[in-house]
Amino acid sequence: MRVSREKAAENRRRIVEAAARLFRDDGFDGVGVDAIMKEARLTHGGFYGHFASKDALMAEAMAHALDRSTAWQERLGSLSELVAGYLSDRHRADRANGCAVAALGADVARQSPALRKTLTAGVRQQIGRIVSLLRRGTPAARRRRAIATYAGMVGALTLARAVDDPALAREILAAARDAFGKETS
Amino acid sequence: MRVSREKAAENRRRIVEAAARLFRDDGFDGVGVDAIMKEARLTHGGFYGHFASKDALMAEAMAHALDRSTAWQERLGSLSELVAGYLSDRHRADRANGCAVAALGADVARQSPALRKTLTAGVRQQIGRIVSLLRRGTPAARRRRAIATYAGMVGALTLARAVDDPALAREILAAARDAFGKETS
DNA sequence: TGACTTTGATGACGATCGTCATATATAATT
DNA sequence: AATTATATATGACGATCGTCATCAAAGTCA
Repeated sequence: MRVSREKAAENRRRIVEAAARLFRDDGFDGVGVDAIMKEARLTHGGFYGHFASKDALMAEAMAHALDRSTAWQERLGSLSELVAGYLSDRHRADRANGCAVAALGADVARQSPALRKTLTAGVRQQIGRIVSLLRRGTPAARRRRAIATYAGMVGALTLARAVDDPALAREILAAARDAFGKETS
Repeated sequence: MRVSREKAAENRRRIVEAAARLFRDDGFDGVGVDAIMKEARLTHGGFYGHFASKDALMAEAMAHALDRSTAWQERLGSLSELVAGYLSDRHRADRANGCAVAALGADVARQSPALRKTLTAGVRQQIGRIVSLLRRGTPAARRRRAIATYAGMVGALTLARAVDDPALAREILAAARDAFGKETS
């Protein structure tokens, strides 16, 4: 049955949000269209009225997740705050609502050009944000340092999530906070 | 038809090696049993004579890939050599034969306990190797620094592979080499 | 040599995948 | 109020997935 235009737009939004969460949790290949539609409280058939393909939804869900990350980042006023939040145990445990680059970065390399382009823009944005939080050094040196810091954050989160020993996970996060959370190193 | 014991053992080895390559290239969910068997020049039916399940092969292929990484690491005698090799453009482009943690780390978090245990051992090994290449500082400080260095390596490689701009990929690798390749920072 | 064992090939199974045609119900429009 | 437009539900399609039963071929061993 038909629903109102506003309701349809809200349904579409719910699909994107559900997909953004499920993709980060289970991977692009780990979740099907039917599971996404069920999470959005719809039936699977209506999907192709909103999106041309699963690929199209993947790109849109990635963009949505990156936007939320950007908004979260901009609420924090210092490098140490940013690093502490990113490398927190909370973020490690909540992959569904966390950084899409850490959750899906390795998979993105094998996805559509549109999706890779979206992620690239997100990476540039996050690097730029870290640059703006660094005060010491020449612009070139600050950019190099921002890139290394971002890489360390993504890698530490990935490692902490991958290992099966909680103590090692905590040690990884703590070591990375120590190394990347202060401007002087 | 039956083949000799040696030939059967070699076939099994070929399956593991093909799987290790294909899994790193296309992800655990991106390659099926039939594709692995075809890559090993066998038909798909014989698979379950060698392995109990695809999961079992995944764990064995991961262990194989990590062993090869360890062997590669141990040929290098300094931190700067290790970092330069890991963060080379060659390694970025050749995911099929490169670091399994960078290629599959994010996926491992959703796989079987056995696979996660295997990867955890590999992570410990690689951290230990980096510790042994650091000369400055107390043991605790060296370990913290080794963990941060390893996280930076994995993250930088993941980012460089994910972005669609070759210039940005090179910049990421160069910045990470600069930050993590020297013992003093 | 002959009996036994085991490897790999063939083919099929149930399940799940992405996708779409169709039907229906209701909002939007006249 | 009548008509049109469209969002969602139902159900099915071909393809592919992991898995396994079966069989033929050939190595192993008495």
